[in-house]
Amino acid sequence: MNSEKPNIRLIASGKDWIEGAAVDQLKRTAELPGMRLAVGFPDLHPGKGHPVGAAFVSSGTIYPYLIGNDIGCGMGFWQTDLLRRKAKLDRWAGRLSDLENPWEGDVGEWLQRAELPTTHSDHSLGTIGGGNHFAELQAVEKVEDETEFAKLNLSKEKLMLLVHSGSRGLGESILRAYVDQHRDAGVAVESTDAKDYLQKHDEAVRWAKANRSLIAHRFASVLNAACENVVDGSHNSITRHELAGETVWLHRKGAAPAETGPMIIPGSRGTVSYLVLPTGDLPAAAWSLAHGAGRKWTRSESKSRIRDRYRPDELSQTELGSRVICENRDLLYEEAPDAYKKIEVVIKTLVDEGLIRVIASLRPLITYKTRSSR
DNA sequence: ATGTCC
Repeated sequence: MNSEKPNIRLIASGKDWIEGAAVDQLKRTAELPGMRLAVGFPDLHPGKGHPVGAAFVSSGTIYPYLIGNDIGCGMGFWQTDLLRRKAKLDRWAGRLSDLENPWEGDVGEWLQRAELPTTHSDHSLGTIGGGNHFAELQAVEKVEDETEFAKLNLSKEKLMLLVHSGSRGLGESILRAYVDQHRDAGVAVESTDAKDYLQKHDEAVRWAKANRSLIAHRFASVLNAACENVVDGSHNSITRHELAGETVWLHRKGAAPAETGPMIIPGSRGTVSYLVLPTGDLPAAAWSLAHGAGRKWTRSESKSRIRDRYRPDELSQTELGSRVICENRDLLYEEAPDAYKKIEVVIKTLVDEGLIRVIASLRPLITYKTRSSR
């Protein structure tokens, strides 16, 4: 197999705050058998054994545990037909609900349209989930590249919809079945277990995309709006690539795809997000980008630090004036903007490294997380 | 992250 030393690249500047523990995880993961390249992005932070905000390229072996349970998790971005000047934010915020609960429409038909089979997770299709997942109505804050903006048929007058969600219980069950057999170890790509995992993985990736699409549809229909998809990409997946004539396996753990055109890099819920155009040497950065601001504090740290600093009602209205619908108090603390690093710094590092050009920034108006208190 | 987990 591979006896060469793996390449490790940490894409960060002095202004990016990166924990030593995350860098240690990056290095240790890079030492796994068959690893060719490990890339850490400016949003790198510690995860469960392996870091988040990183991409790993292997040959001969795949490591499903690196991807985690939320296979296919990612960002979808839609343009609605709602006009910014006609926004009724208070009324809309009052009306939005239920996106964490099962959809009452025809899931079977929606699955069929995405050419997906029925599974035990049908009832979760179209639901946001917990943690850092959200659906957010946005306005265009600033267009930096008019040409690319126009190429995507985007209008500054229209409101946008950004959805962060994944494969819910489906990905979880796929990882669990793998881990029961192999724990955190990899498997040879030619093995039956690898083929079986990859087939289910690919389905979970498509399911997660259909999930984001249904969430956008549900959100828009509450506002009597239509929406059109602009961008969709997963930051948790394994994909096959060619590197110097060899087949390699790219593991993304919180790393956005760079090889499929424009991508969204979200901020935290109180900040702008960015629509960017990848411009770099793709293989050298493992065909990937940062996937967001990256956590600064763990969930439990955030809870204790932020609880003393803010009242819940101060967190449901952000510095940019946007509304955050999150009636679960713990989650509101865990996901407060202060718990995350500064997205501007992450974006600047990617720009300075020649990896992206900013097309536009997007201002949050209403962020929906959950109406339920637990 | 997860119809989570005591």
